[in-house]
Amino acid sequence: MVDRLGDRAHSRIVGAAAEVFARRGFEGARIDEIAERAGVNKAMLYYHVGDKERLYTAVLVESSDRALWLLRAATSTSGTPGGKLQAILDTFASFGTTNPPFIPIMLREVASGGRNLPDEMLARVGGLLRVLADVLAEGEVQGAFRPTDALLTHVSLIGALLYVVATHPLRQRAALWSNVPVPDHTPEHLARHIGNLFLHGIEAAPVPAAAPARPVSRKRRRRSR
Amino acid sequence: MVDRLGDRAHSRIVGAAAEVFARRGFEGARIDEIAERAGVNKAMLYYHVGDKERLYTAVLVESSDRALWLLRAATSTSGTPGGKLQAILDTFASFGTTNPPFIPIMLREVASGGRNLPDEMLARVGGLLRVLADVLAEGEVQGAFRPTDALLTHVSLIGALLYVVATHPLRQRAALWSNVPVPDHTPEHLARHIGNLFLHGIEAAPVPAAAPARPVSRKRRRRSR
DNA sequence: GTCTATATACCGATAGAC
DNA sequence: GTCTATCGGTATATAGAC
Repeated sequence: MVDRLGDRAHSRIVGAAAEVFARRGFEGARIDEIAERAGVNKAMLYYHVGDKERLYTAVLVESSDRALWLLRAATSTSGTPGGKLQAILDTFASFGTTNPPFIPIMLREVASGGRNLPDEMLARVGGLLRVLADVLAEGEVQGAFRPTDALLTHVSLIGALLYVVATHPLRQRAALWSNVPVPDHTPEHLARHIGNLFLHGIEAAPVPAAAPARPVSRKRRRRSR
Repeated sequence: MVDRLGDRAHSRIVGAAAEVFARRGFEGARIDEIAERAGVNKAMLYYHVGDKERLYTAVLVESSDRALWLLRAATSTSGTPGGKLQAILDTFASFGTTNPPFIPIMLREVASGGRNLPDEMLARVGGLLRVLADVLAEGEVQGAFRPTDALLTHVSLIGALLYVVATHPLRQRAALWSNVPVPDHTPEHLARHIGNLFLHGIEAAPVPAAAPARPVSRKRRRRSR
């Protein structure tokens, strides 16, 4: 009972900390605000978790562990490489939307170059890298994917996804200044757009059989790389 | 002479501020550190630029104006839509590498949902959006690109690029924990990887003429959108 | 385990002499 | 335009009673 209450307080504190760290960043986050949101006294926060740095580490570890668990579950099922890749994107987009603090915290961490990333997190980052890297490697071996630099492709995918999900609020404000229409997409929609983009690219596909829709002299350029 | 000295001080202050804001974020940045890096007294910093918020706005405006100018120059040349798209990526990657503060600041801004984005910046964000949106639209009209949600494609591209460039230092640390080799890529290489990815996708191209390498029943799934 | 009160330090901003 | 000295506010962290 005592332990359970303590654990509950611990989770509430870490959860509240995630929200505040996400919105204000490490330096901008205020211990008082975190304590208030967690419904505990500031002294109790220090008693249960520790100082600001330990609190932040707890947030990072808790989030990445849950994300890693979900991603592994999403790719452990048998399926085509393309299906697994889409499953990763779906999982990531859904997780990022269901847990709003996750993506802002990751973006800030990347922005700082991961300079303050605790050693505790390095293995987890490596684990996240591996999940997608394995799918890409599997796809290459099976001939479903063409060979690419797996690390760069991985980072491009995740970057696109994080950015698309994170900029959802910003798009609405910014779109008012350009003449682009303002859509309101679900996480699944965003993940599918990116999956489609990365699987097939945006270049118009060569016309399948007959009946070309328009008489364009389709020039095939060779791409370096 | 006096004005020129004043302007030089102004530029030095804004430049120093960009570095510090990029590394520490708005809340983490210390006025004393900015002043010291700029080689001016703290009181002079306030005299020349203003308080922390004005200083931050000056950094945002200066960076985005330069980036916008370069991007417009890169796409104003006649060329294929694919070439223009690659030019945008090259320009962005090169600018982000040559001006290290730019990308971290953008990522932090996105992480905060652009909540504190001054009105002065909204038009510029819209301008940045337009540059790529126009290229995508042009490509669609010409039949070089298949139709996609231009806004989502734009954000995916920029997100991938920012992320790939920004994670360069982090990749080196994290790769030690996974078994992925640690590469050292130039900005042009990164931009080309992403351009290649977005134009063609990673799915293995259907074998051009005859001699199918394997008897795969290639199922064409319809994508929603 | 819980809470109040407070120590301690730091930071943004400015007053005011030159 | 330039600089020193300092104010006022605020944040992290803890001491100590219960």
